[in-house]
Amino acid sequence: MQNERQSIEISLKNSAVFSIGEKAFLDKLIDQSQIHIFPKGHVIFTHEEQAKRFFIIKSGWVKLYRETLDGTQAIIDIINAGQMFGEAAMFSGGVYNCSAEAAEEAMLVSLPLALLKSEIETNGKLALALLQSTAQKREEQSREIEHQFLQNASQRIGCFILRLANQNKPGGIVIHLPYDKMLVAARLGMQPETFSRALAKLREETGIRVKGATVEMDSLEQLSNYACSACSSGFPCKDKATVVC
Amino acid sequence: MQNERQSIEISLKNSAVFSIGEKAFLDKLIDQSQIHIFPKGHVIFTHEEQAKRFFIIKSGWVKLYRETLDGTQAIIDIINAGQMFGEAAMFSGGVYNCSAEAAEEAMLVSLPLALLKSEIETNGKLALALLQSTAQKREEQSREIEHQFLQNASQRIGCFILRLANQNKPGGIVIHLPYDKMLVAARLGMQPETFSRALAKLREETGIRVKGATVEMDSLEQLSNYACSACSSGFPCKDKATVVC
DNA sequence: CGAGGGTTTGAAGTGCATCAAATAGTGTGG
DNA sequence: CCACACTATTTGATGCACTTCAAACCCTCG
Repeated sequence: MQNERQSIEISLKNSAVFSIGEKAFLDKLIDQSQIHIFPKGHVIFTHEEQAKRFFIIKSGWVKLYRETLDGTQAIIDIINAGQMFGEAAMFSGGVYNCSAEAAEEAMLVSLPLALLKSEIETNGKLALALLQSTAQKREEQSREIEHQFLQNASQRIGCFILRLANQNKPGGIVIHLPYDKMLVAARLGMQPETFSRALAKLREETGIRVKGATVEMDSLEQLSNYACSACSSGFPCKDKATVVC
Repeated sequence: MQNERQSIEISLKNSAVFSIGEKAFLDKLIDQSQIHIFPKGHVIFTHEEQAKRFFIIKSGWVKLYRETLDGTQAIIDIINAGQMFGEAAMFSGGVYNCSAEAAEEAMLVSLPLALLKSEIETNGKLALALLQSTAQKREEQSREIEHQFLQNASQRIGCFILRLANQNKPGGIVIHLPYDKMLVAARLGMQPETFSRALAKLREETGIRVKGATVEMDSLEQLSNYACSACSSGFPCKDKATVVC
């Protein structure tokens, strides 16, 4: 399957960690890779399950979460193309430390954890890339915490929409929410009811237009003025996120 | 100064990342190390400042924080002996990504960032140790977020005290808060007033005795029953924290 | 002793959660 | 193609935890 190999190679090149990989290394990865296609709702792995492989997303969205004692889900992250997950099992005794589920139909590439671990020890470039990507994830997580504290519900939604937007377009901007409003609400740490009300308030305050999963506005500025004023990193925080030292 | 070299070596061996280091490597580190003693309140470095060195704590407490636009501080972490900080500047364009201040008189060892970076590329063991330690920090951060959501103010204080306690002693237990109550409050994401009231409630509910910065109790159990019931990882969560995948 | 923080207590307000119910969408089988 | 079932979303009403503002108290250190 020459096509499949190429497609996997492209996926790896698109991911932060393997983009710097040399041809020989990538070939080795591809030999041991697998492609998976999961429908919406499919559970990819569960918390505490023995971990043999980690994943890179080709397309679609994946929800990372944990179940609390009373059965409710705590959303850890919702990630998409280019992102890697499950690799942290390497550092937690070989078991996954959260559950993963396809939030929308998802195409994934999986690789053996053992391969990654052995490569790190001998490949300094890879280790640095992995550290770099981990540092960045911590930046993002750190920003999330800050937002959780400093922004109210409406501002968090505004911030979320801003980060979905392609900042290059100057004129009217159209954004589609990538998944259920319920899931967005969970992602932002609020109840669906609060989300609904907060979105209505955001609409009033900033003049954005919401219809179903579609959000329209004339410029990002009206939104960033409202949402980013409470944030320590200013607009756009996507690029400026700070990390725990 | 043979004594000073030894003392630095001990500090490095006590830190998570360098504990596995070989003699030759440690010697190289020690040659380029410096010792600092900072009084309470001293600013060690500030956000966005050019970063040349990173630090390891020998003794005392260090507060990591960021300033928001309106001048209030967002506490990122408060760390003590054995912990490393400032090294993340390596991955954020060579500037520190938060400010650091001595929360109590602190003794620190500092090392050049460049040395760490160059070592990682050639020393696979070190890279793995660093990844491991980063993964663990993310675990802790992840737990903090969960606590923030699931526990109320009193439970968070209880959990904080539990983690200060040495679990080995069976009988009566005495704990000293390591720094200002105001700072503890900030650390736990609440106002000083809320902290005061929540601590009073905790006292009533669990029978712990608080006098100034001293906390006494007969057993940890009464506290863990109250504080850890809301937590997904049970007691003691210190060891069982889960990490973002 | 007295000034200045740290800490506690009181009173009122705010934002979000929760419970409840109505409404809008979406997909299914007849 | 429609009616039904089921879920997502919205809206209303109420409660609670924490915040905020204000003032008193208490340490401790010059």
